[in-house]
Amino acid sequence: MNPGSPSPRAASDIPHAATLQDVAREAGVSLATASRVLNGSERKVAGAFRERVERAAEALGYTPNVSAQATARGHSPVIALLVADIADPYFGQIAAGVARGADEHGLVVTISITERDPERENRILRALRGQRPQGLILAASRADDAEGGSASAELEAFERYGGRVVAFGDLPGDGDGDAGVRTIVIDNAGGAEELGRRMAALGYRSAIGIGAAEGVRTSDDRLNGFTRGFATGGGTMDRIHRGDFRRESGAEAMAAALEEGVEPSTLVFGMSDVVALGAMSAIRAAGRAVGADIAVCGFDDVSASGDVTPALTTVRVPLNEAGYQAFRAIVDDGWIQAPLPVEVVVRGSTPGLA
Amino acid sequence: MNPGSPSPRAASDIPHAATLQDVAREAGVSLATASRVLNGSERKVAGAFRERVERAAEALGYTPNVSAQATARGHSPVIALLVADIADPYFGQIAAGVARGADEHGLVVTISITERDPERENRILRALRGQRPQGLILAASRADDAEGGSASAELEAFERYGGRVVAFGDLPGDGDGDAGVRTIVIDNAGGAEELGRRMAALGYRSAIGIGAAEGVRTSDDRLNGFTRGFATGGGTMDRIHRGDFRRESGAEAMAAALEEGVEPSTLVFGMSDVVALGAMSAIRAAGRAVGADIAVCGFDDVSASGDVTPALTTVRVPLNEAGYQAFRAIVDDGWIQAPLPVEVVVRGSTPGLA
DNA sequence: ATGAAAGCGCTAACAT
DNA sequence: ATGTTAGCGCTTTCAT
Repeated sequence: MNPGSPSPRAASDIPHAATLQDVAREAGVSLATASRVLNGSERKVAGAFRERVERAAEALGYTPNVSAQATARGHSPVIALLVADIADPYFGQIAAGVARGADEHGLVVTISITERDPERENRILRALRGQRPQGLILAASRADDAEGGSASAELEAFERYGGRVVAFGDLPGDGDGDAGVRTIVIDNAGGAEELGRRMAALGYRSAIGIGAAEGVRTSDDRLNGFTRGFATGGGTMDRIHRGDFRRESGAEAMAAALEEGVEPSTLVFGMSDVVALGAMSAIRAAGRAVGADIAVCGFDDVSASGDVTPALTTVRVPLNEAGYQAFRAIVDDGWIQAPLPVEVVVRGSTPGLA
Repeated sequence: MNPGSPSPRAASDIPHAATLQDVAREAGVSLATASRVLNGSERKVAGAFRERVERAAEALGYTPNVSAQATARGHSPVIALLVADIADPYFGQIAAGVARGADEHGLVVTISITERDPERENRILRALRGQRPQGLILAASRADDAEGGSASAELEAFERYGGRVVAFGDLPGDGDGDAGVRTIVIDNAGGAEELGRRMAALGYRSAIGIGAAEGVRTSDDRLNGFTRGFATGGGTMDRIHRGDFRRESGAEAMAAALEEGVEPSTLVFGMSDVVALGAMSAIRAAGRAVGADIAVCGFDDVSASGDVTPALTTVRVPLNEAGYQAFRAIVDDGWIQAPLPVEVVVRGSTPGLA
């Protein structure tokens, strides 16, 4: 139907919600007084008035109109979260952490889905600016440079008017103007390196990597880190199959790898658990076994990883905490990132080689 | 210092974002004209003016201030979604569906977490009303009556001013005023009943149920439906262990059941996959095997269910679609629910008994 | 077709 | 301590 949206309902017989005016009148005080007791900053109103206002508000079922407050104040109590896919457990955990923090501060979080489409992301970014949110959290992993240009411009605009931007992933491009962007850095390279070392120690010598397209930082860092650590122990990364972050992508990449032939005792490293889980299903679908035959490990430690059999070896990342920190990075002025400990968790999918 | 805004940042050197005024001035037209071309309803402005305004907007990087539009229009372009826990895949899928729809209509979705705490839910509901959202989607499963009173009042208030409320689950309490609430009904009882029948046909005769507290509709419906169908085939539900919707709760309930003793070939029905997954891990932790020894089935078919080994038998619910429908229920005036087909999916966790 | 001006509900100087 | 009164940025009659 038509844009701009005529009100949802009939529009005529809608009893307007009680306004501050209504409350003030009902309580027999001025608008200002009502505002002060209901929303203003603490002590200032005499007990008698205060009580009358409160009673009136209660009686009328008054709720402050957030939009009006926002236009008057110049900023709204919202934190905008950008994720690639909210159904993905990785983002789900992060979102939960952000929501937890926002809630403590009475802020509301809006969430937008980029579907990993850079163009879409830019559109969203622009629209989001219109919300004049307190802050913006970019959790959607992107290829940093591909579209850095226009996104960067959008972000700058964002900060220019006072909004705070925090991004997941690595430090922003080399001083290209994103100076104000705070980043939640997860030690992808370090965790993966340690994982590689541990896998080599377990006896593995040959690995296949499954990652996203080149240029996607998270993927690259994990793949490189793993390769480095694995090499330290004498292992070599034979080949890398690329796709994206979806489970099906992991399954497809693994199927392709299997097609080319995969020797027993080979280790498959999926750049994320979701992808590794997909790979596991492809291995089974091909009639091979996960573990003794083909070993698999991932990264993130989403909850499903502990449920599969054999359970998935991975690197635990405190995602919920990371989300919470992203929130703090927005509201705390002197924020400095607290380290997010990543930890290798060895499970059944990578049995020790005799 | 400037009025109306001690903004989050330094406050002094913040270049205000371009306003409609700025654009109008820059384009040499009136505020009204600028408004019309930038946001107003279609054709009305002469091509020449229209172009100048567009160019000016572009040059200034203008983005409409959503809050201001909302106060002027009387309603904001937001859909508020209430879930118990966004990290739970059940809600994650629903949220994805809602987001998909909202996005198509240029609406933003805000999400709030109830943590399954009724009191918290009421607080949130009240705050949400202040956002004057277009609609409200209640996906957090609640015990319908426990706190129906105050929640109901809140919802009524919500609708009174023109907001649409849609709830997941069953028809609202018996005509208690929730008349306007649209519901997305998922055939929990029917799906569970069919599942029970199928399980009996597989040869199972004795089952243990794991559910939430009595009074929680979703749980009750599934448990009852299953029991009914299972009985049809000659099976009996021996006992029910209660907890909540969390994975750990499922594990605890299962541990308790194991403590009391569980005969081989018993079937465990978890009211949700997440709970069933928790039960599976408890079974393994106790040194028993899932499948041939103790069979397990769940409900929802979240993605992890297909990944575990043995894969979990369950009832597939089109959650993403359900979320999308919830969205449609808010924006479509003559909305009527399209059926959401549930389907039993038998997998390895419930092998046929010889 | 365009512009002037009156709100929308609320906040925050600025008086008193 | 309370009330007055400008705004906030935008939409929308109502004239012209």
